Amino acid sequence: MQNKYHQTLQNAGIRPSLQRIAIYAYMCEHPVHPDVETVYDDLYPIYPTLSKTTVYNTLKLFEENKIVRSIKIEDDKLRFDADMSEHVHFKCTKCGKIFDIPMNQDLQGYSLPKGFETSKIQLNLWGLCPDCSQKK
Amino acid sequence: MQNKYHQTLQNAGIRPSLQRIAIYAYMCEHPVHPDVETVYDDLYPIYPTLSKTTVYNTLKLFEENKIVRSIKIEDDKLRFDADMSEHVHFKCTKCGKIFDIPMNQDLQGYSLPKGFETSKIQLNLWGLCPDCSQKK
DNA sequence: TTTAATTATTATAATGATTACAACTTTATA
DNA sequence: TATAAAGTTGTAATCATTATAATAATTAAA
Repeated sequence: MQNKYHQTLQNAGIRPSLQRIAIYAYMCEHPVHPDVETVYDDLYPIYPTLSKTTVYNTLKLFEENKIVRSIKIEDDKLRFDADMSEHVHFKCTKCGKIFDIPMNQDLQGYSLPKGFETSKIQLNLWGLCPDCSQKK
Repeated sequence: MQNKYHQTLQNAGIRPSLQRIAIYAYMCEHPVHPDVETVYDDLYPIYPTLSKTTVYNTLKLFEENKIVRSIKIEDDKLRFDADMSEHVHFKCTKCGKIFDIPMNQDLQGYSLPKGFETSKIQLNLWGLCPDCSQKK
């Protein structure tokens, strides 16, 4: 039996190479919105021929095929998230971590002036996460 | 009488140099969220000694003193906005322009899991502006 | 008002994330 | 197997932004 990551790639129409499976598995098993460098640094010891370009290419391919999304919060680095469910991102201003927050409000209904047609909405939140707000 | 831009700078605790007044006036008279390069290119013919570093420094200073805000929508360049009223930004995916949309929903009330404390909220919208959706 | 100190401006160089490119390797197809 | 297509890799290029250091202008002190 092929593993489930392999399967997800095939279902998305992505040929499941060794590197692609490794990167997708990593994303699923590290749901902390890693950036390219983190993915590369963590996988490089296991796959010593891996190149950073491949990580860039692969994550972009995943995004195009909608099995990961990219997150760019202001001047932060580009990060990636394999959780495709509807949620918003909360960035802790103290520890820098990004948290997934369930979407509990109908933002689609955000009313716009006449003539505007919305196709994408992004809500970003900043503040203190539970850990950091305790230590305050 | 000193002009109103001069006055705004002084009220914000910013020493109103020639360059600072020119840049702040430009921002107020061009409410189209220009980036650093645009500000520089437009002012350079009038102030031939102006440097791009000054534009960067000055806009950062303005932001620190809360008379302009910066806008960074994903991988777009850093842009600036002298309109400090509460509003969200709509980026047209066709023409690239950024529009101000009044804030008509209580996003502050966006309910978070226990322990999170929000200090900043940013809602970005993408889609077609009235002009571009007509021409579709 | 001169002199010294502070602040502002400027040009150039450095940084760093991302992309472009071209060579090489692997996989699929004829 | 031979040939084509797709994937991977390392290096170089790009480009917005920041850092640095020198110069200029302004303010404060003597």
